[in-house]
Amino acid sequence: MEDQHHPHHHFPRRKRLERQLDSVILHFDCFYASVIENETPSLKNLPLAVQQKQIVVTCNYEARRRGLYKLQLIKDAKRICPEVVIVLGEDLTRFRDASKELYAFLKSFSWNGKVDRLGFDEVRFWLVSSVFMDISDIVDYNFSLLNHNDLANSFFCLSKDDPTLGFTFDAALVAGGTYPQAMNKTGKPAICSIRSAPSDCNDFLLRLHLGSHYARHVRQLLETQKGYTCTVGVSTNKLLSKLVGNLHKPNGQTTLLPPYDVSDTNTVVVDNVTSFVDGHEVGKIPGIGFKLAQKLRTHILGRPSELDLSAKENLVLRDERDVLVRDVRTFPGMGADVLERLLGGPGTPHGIGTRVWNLLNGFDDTEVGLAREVPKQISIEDSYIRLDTYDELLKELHMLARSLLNRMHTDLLNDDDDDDDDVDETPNESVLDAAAQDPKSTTKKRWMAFPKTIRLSTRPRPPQNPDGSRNRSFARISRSAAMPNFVFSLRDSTDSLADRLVSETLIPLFRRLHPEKSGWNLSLVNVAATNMVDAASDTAKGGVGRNIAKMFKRQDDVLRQWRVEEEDEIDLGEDAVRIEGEILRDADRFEIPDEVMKDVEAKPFPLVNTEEDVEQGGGGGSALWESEDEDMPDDDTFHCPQCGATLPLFAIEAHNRWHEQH
DNA sequence: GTGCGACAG
DNA sequence: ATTTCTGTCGCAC
Repeated sequence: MEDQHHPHHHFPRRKRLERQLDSVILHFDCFYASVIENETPSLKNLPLAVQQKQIVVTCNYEARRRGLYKLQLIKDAKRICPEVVIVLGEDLTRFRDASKELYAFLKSFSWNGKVDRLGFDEVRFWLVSSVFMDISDIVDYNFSLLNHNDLANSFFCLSKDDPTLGFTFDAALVAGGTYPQAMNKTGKPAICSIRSAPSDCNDFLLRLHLGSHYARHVRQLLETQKGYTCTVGVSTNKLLSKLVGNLHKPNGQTTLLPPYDVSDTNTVVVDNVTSFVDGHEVGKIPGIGFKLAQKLRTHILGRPSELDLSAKENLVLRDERDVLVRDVRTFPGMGADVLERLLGGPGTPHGIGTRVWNLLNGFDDTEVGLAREVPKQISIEDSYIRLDTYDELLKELHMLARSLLNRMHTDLLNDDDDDDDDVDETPNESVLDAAAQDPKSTTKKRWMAFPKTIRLSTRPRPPQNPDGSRNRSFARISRSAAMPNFVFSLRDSTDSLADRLVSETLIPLFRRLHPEKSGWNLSLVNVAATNMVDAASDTAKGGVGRNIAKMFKRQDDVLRQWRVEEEDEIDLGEDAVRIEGEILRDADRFEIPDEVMKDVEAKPFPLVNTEEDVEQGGGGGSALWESEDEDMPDDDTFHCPQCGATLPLFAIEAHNRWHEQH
């Protein structure tokens, strides 16, 4: 939620905090236990737990009813509920797919495109997808259509172009639940009537009503068309809509009712935003994580909270009362400055005091829809009880490399409809297996961004203590290198690319990380693609000129590297082969001078292995451990930002001409 | 640019 | 008695 920096930060200096009431924000929570239930409807009413490693990462409501919970050990879960259905959730691709589908679906209900997954990532806190939608424009438009004399017979218009598209509703009523909960005589939650609200809130309240009806409409379609149930919060900013949505779940929605501001009315001592946020434990506020909450609790209690001292069982927690937002907010002297001193410091983001103070007061000016289209980094990791043999390591690195490549494909490749371009394109030339995904369209995949760096991180198992007990350290160590260009190839199979990545890049990195040939024992391995560089953004139409400029700049860079290496006479032989390997693969696509083609050889596939390498221990056996240069020289090839092709330097001009002609 | 830690979910 | 898999940012060098 915090990760968006918006360029326009010219908020007029407000006298005091003043609520911004002109937006209507929806927050959708979709529970992925329902993804599995969708796939296998027979599971619907059974207790269902998703397992990762030794723990339950999430479970459905039936399982919760029987006492299962998140982060519970599988062993305990089975003891408490022997009939629980366990689903392996190590492979997140199904959930990512579902998340993407959900996101696309919700986006189709937005007019302004302000739809936002929490952060960039689709899957946030374990198999729950969280999406914000700013529907201020839709609400504004429909507000202007209201007949204030006959709210009960309103029509919600779903399209500015087609006034017949929409649904009828009662604008005097809110759809779904509310905070505070309205009660009728029977004691059951009742529908809140606008006529009972303070009159000066009417317009604002009406807009929230509109938002709630739109939310209900979208939820209904999501369920009937996609089969997902979700929970929705309706309010004026991300913080509030996310928090308030929690009040009716699963499969419900909640609207945070006015007054949002005490100045709205003289009859109310505290506004609903304040009373609502006040009741939350500090750590429950999105944006206040474990560490911040810990510092806040310590400050308020005057001692470390026992909640924070190693969660050492409920006995200790007996008398411990939660520290609520109210406790912090009303603490003597509390304010942004005090918080800045308390929470700030080396290594913490600037302005944290103000941000937290705002959150405590229900303010959140982060906007919806400014999420990046591509992540800054993609990483894959796995943890291990024990990973200390070279064999296993190779296997794991290969798995991680394959996953990383797959993620790069799903997250960094654009589907690009090329119906006006490439008229004489042969089907074969189309890259990747676009056909497998969408056989009908001539869809081409194109890289939206290129990670320039690859990083390998490990978490060595904490050193076995002399005194016998375990030491808790989760420190990671890492090394990085240039991302080899071949990973962007869209023709080679992921498996062979992964092989190459492991042997040519990851193993050398690992060697830098753990120079000892044995003796290491890892509890975690992570492979990351970082240092993301956007491909030219507007290649679709008329962006070619700019791209050519970029390409020449890049060509210059690469040529300079080349020259340096040439002068230094660094082991050119092998690289020359690699370059020619690329030439060979690209020769069928681009015109390449015959004199260059004539002495092309296939690149020998790098051999990776083996047990001997590790077990020979002493001075010398492993070829892998003996290579001279630490850094893998970058492939001296060029990848075209327009089509993703990898091609040799000298082919750039011809390639540009090719693009100009097509 | 590299490596690490803090932090959030 | 936990530690699961990401992603972002800022600091020191």
